[in-house]
Amino acid sequence: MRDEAFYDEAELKDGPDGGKIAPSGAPVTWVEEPSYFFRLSAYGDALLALYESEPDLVAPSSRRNEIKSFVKGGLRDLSISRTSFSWGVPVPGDEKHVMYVWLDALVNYIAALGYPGMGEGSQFDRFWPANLHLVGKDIVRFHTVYWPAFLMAAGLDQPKRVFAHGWWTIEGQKISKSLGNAIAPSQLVETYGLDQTRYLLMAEVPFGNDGDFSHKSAIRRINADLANGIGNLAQRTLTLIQKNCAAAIPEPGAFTDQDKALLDVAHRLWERIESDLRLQSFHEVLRTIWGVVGASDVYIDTNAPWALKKTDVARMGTVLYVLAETLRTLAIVVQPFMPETMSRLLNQLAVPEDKRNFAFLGEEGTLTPGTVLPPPQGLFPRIVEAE
RNA sequence: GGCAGCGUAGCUCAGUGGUAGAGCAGGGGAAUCAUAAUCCCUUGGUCGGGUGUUCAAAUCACCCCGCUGCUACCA
Repeated sequence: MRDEAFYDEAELKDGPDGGKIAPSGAPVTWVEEPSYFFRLSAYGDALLALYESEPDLVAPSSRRNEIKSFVKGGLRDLSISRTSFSWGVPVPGDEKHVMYVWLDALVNYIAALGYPGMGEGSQFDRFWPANLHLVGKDIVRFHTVYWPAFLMAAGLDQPKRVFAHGWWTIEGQKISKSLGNAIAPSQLVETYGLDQTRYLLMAEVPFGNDGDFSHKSAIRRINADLANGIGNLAQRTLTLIQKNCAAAIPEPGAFTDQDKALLDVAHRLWERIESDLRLQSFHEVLRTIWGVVGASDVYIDTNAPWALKKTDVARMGTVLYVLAETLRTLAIVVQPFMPETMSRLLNQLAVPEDKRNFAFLGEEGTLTPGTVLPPPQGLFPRIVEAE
């Protein structure tokens, strides 16, 4: 029993010695045992109706299509208990059986919350239904067919959303034992840094698709987006403040239209990323945020505060204030993606710990002129490789 | 085999009827506050191939080529 799996007779092929061979190539054994079944076959129509009424339940939509066609093809009842081993949760009233395969596993989502002993104010009350099950694409069926059917049978609410993420390839190749090309996450963290790795995984691919991780594109993104992008923007802004504003947030004068335009985009970032965030379109969220980084670079260049320090110190202060305030919103909004580095950036902007959540993204959390800032420190080192 | 989807600039992709787009890479210029980072301009595509519908197609229909996913009891 090499595979520890059930195979349908139709899947089997004839082996050389007259026996049967599983798709994996392993010889199979015929095992017979009594088992309780879940009447999955009775839930096909109800499931299809659920997918219709909750179009966002199964995501990405390519997975929803697959699941729908799977269900349309007809469902078979599901064996949910075993008698051939004893580890596991005994079936109430028939202790020879233990619950096995997916029923026991999926029920953990609610058993962990105290189900069925839930009452007023219980964990179950508080956390179920789940807002999101984030699962690998290989087990999406169990979470979008079996699990909803189980919940229907128990008369419980459905989760709000089940999102199936994809796989990574490395340098264009599948990750496999035989190729020996697996990379431990800790190795990536060591090579690129923790937040850099987080960013790469979120930005490199439309979330839900498979993605390819390559050293070349990792360096390209880290240098272009992080070191040259938000890192450099922060460094040049904070250094200018440090040297020319007595290391304190400058007092802004009247805002020009250009000032207002940038501040407005920054203060309203939330509106523009909220729906993508809720749909797990993380790469889109980052793209939108990085649009503001780009706009800030254009702003600092056209206003050239380094030139203003000789001609109009007050105006220089306003420009640097606008930039610092934009950086503040960028840091807050990027926190979920790169918490450690953004925390450092917020420290450098002297933003109080209790004013770093999304509620302070808008004008409510605006920087206070006169606040003294610590000396700036680089956020993302540029990666330079020897040829 | 069946069902679904994809194939657009060197690379990654956006664009679903109305004169081909973004980021990165490449080329030229500007600036010099900043991690030699930044800004501006720019080269580059018969939108997989073919036929058709339409005043008009990357965008719709059909065919072909190539690629991918799903096709049940492994958490």
